Amino acid sequence: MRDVKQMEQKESAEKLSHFGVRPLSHRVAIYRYLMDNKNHPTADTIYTDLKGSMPSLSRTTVYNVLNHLCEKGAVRKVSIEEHESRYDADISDHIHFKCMLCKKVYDLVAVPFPEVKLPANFTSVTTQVNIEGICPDCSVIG
Amino acid sequence: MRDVKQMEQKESAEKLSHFGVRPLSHRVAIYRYLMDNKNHPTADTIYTDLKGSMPSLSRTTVYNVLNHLCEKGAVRKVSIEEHESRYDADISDHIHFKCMLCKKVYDLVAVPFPEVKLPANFTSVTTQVNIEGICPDCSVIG
DNA sequence: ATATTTGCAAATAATTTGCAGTCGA
DNA sequence: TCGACTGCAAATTATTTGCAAATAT
Repeated sequence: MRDVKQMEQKESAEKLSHFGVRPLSHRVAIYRYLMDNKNHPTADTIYTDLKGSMPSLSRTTVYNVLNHLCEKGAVRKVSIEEHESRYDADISDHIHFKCMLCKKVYDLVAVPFPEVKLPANFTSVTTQVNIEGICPDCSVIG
Repeated sequence: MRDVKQMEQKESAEKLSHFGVRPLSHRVAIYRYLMDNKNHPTADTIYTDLKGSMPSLSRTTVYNVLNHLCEKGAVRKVSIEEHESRYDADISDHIHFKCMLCKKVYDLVAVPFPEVKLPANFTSVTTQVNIEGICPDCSVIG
């Protein structure tokens, strides 16, 4: 048990180093949280969930760390939600689907990411494809 | 001059009726503003720009009207900006490109909108494709 | 007449900032 | 030691809400 946890921490720290992020304890914990919880948590969710095991953690630090990780390219901000940002440790191109009824956000990893041909002299750095609609759970006819 | 303006107002009002929106004066003005200003203004920009010619206008009304127009499907919320919503009277599928340097948001209307094949039982209602990168103006080598 | 819409001020919610204390190399 | 990082409280920003007055049909 303990060994598994330590290995996870180590994996998190190594990945961070790879992105040029110094693996400080809070950063490692938050990054690992994002790797474990692939449901695009908000800053506040991360704060609340980690606060239990890290009582010294502050909201400011969560924001600082998330911004830092985004700048370094280790995590992605997902802007599918209206007034709050969500974060994703999966930086590969993939589509986000948000159910308009249950509000759940799905990763559509199996769906091929569309190729977009940009006009001359436009250079793309990141592409987000956000789909809103009805998910299988909610489309069941009662 | 006056005739042109009146025709524009009338066009705005007719389109609103078509969407099932009662063409009240503020709604007509805001909707026409969005048709004239296709640069995805924020609620605050709309408020500031219209306040001059409509001194009685309040921020609350701008928000009310925008939300109403979104619900009725007359305008679209563009969530390419981090912490504020932008609005677009062009409800046809098109790609938004935001320059990371000058922050301008372009409509890529000439670029074909990608087809996305959803997994079984996922139903799509709206799709947003947001690309961030460098625009032609900013990619000029000094 | 009655339901809808407006506008002000206050409330809310997410995020940032200032600054003093703390940690890591 | 020195710069990077943290945490608290206060500030900022976008948006919503409660409620009374105005408006539309």
